[in-house]
Amino acid sequence: MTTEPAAAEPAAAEPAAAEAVFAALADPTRRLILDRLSRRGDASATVLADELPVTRQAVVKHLAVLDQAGLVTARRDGRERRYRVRPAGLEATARWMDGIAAQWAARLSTIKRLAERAERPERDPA
Amino acid sequence: MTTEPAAAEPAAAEPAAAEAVFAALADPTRRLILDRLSRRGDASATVLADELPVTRQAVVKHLAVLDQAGLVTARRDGRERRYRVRPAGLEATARWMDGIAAQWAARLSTIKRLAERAERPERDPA
DNA sequence: GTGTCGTGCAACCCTGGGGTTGCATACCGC
DNA sequence: GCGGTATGCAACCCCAGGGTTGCACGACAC
Repeated sequence: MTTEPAAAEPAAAEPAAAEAVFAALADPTRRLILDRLSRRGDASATVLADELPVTRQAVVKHLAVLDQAGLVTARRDGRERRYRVRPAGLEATARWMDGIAAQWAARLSTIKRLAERAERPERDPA
Repeated sequence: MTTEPAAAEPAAAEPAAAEAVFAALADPTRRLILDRLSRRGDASATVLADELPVTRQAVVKHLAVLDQAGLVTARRDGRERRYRVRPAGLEATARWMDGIAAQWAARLSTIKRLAERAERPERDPA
């Protein structure tokens, strides 16, 4: 999932962020973590691990991924490290997706129109 | 990625669709395919494979995933099978993401408010 | 100071899925 | 009918990453 092949000219201007967000959100455990985090507002890896079916270490790894994706932030508090959700990352990606969707739709309708036009043989009733 | 743990009560009403869409979009090759597809409007696995750095078989598998996620549709045409993008799936997920983001933001601000209030010591006005 | 609790490595296991090759089958043009 | 081409299916390889255990270190309470 880290081996972007060929990299194709970014016609759709795919922001690196979106990539990370998708990868992050693709994992069910990570979505669980986000859910827990958002309803607590604030939590350490240890606390989260308590109420999740995985080890603290696993949670830590997931939090790292989420952090990379800009979906959470961490801050030290004494000997604890507390994480919280950062909705901005999600919003940005959602908007990007909407944009892409629109773009696709537009392209498709153009192509469809062209296809329809081309379909009528030259001898069609104007 | 197929082992949804514990399944947690769907407080955020996570639609099965979103799950699939994230998983689909998380793969770079799949995003490439979508891009190619959308600018052609229409293509068979064989054609796509020609202009991508992978085998036809690989492309086929990816198309299957995209189909599952509702991001493309296929239709037979003679001995060919032509795929095309379905922007609706993306749009739906984008909207869902926006909703979730808003929800998170709301929760967070509530929590923050409560925290601030609680922070002032017991000598608060009854 | 000492025990406890939370964090931060690092090594390691194991499954899933992205990718491949090989072959059988179905359709088209001639 | 026959060759060429597109699809479909199945077996197989390989590695990224999700998960674990074990341990060392830092911070707090007493």
